[in-house]
Amino acid sequence: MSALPTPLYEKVKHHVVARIRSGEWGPGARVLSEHELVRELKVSRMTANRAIRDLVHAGVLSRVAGLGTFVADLRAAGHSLQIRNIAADIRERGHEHRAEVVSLQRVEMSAEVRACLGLKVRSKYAFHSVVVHYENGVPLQVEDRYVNPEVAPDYLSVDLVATTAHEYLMRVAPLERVQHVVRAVAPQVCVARLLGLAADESVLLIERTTWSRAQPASFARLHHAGSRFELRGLFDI
Amino acid sequence: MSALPTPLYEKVKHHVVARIRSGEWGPGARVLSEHELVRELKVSRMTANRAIRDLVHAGVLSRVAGLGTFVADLRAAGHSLQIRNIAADIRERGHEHRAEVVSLQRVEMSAEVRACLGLKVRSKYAFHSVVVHYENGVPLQVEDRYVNPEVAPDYLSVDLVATTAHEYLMRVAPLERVQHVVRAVAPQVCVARLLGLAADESVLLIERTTWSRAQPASFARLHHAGSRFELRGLFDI
DNA sequence: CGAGAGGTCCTGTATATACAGGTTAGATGC
DNA sequence: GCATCTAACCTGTATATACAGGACCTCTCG
Repeated sequence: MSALPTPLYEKVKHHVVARIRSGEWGPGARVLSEHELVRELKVSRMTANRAIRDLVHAGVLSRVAGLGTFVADLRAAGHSLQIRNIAADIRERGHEHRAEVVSLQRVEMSAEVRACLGLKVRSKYAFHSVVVHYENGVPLQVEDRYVNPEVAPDYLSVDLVATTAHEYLMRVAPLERVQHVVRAVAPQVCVARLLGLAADESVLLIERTTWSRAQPASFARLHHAGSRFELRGLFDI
Repeated sequence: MSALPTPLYEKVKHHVVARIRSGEWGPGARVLSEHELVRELKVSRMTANRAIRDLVHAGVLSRVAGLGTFVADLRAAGHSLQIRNIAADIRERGHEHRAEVVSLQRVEMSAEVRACLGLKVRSKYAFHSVVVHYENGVPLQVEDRYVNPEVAPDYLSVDLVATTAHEYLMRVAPLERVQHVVRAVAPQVCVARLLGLAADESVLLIERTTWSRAQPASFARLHHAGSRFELRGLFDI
């Protein structure tokens, strides 16, 4: 006949989630087995399996083979935040994004840079760029980046105003792995000047390391004015 | 015969990911269709479908019905960080966790609190607690929390040293939704004192709002010493 | 009385099959 | 030449079926 507005497995998920939301099943409680869902909701076992597998992936349930399916202990589960591309973020807000290149050069590979970029990098030098990103003319991020020349040998000739460094690196080298560390720090003097920070303003620092072709590709320190930047995350069961 | 060490769909995923990692398929490139995977790897279409669906969920691929499957544009994709339970985190590091209750009382529902907790809350008062969490005796987090009395009427009698407020709330009210906002701020005077902050030290502030039974349950400001706390995230294709 | 065997229920995986509906390109008709 | 219709291919969903292996309970045998 006509198409179903929502898939069956979504209805199964909804049915299970509703009984968790109602408080009928608290954390650790055993929920219906696949066979019980099959009987109760008149669906095939594969459909029930997919619904439950989705909820396990979402962190709502947890399973033990041979034992059963249980409401996950959300106390222990982490809730995720998203770190996104700053240029895309700004444009999605309908604002103007502009980048200004402060510096782009070849530098000696110091011990500190080598430690950040990964000890496996053999090269004697690295590429270093400092770019300031503006939202409607207001500085929002100072991007201080070291790039492994083995991964991006042409980095010095990239127009970092037209393309963000991250976009360029993604294009020339397949991204395998990204690590982020987020901290609140007091601003360095040069960063405070570039961001136009008030006297006691804090900086949200994101350190991002990327890997490509089994070696470190780039290490970036992204400094954000504390009063103008935030990370958001929503977990909705 | 004997059990397969790794599931078939994992091998299919690996096969696709390997060709992306090698650079053969860059962002936006079209990857093999399910039928092509079926022919190439001699698996059933359902198995190929599951492998691809997993990779879509992981953000590696994206699909358009009727068109095909494509390598996701990781530039646009956000990479997630995890916000976890501080007490569990500390204990997992093998360190001692201790909590100290600074204040626990009923307060008037001010306009500001009502705005934070959600305008739908009808109650004329709210519960307010301030708890300091210590890792091996060093203050790590100041937890400043407002609780909706309709969700947790017994909050004033909870032993916040034995149980964290978040754990208690999860137990008495099924968690439906959690929102996080992360910012870097200059410390308030009282927070600086409780955390024992250095003069120019910054604070990583996590604001967490939780919902239960279709209404806001709790609003918490989690203040962390910038020099002692960080959020980490790893994205591994 | 205790240990081991077997049965039952559970999850996990894999397959063949089927139909609905989106997208595109090429064939067909005006 | 242009618009339209159709066939081919794609994803998305749903089902029935099958077997492997883990966990647990019970029954039986020594």
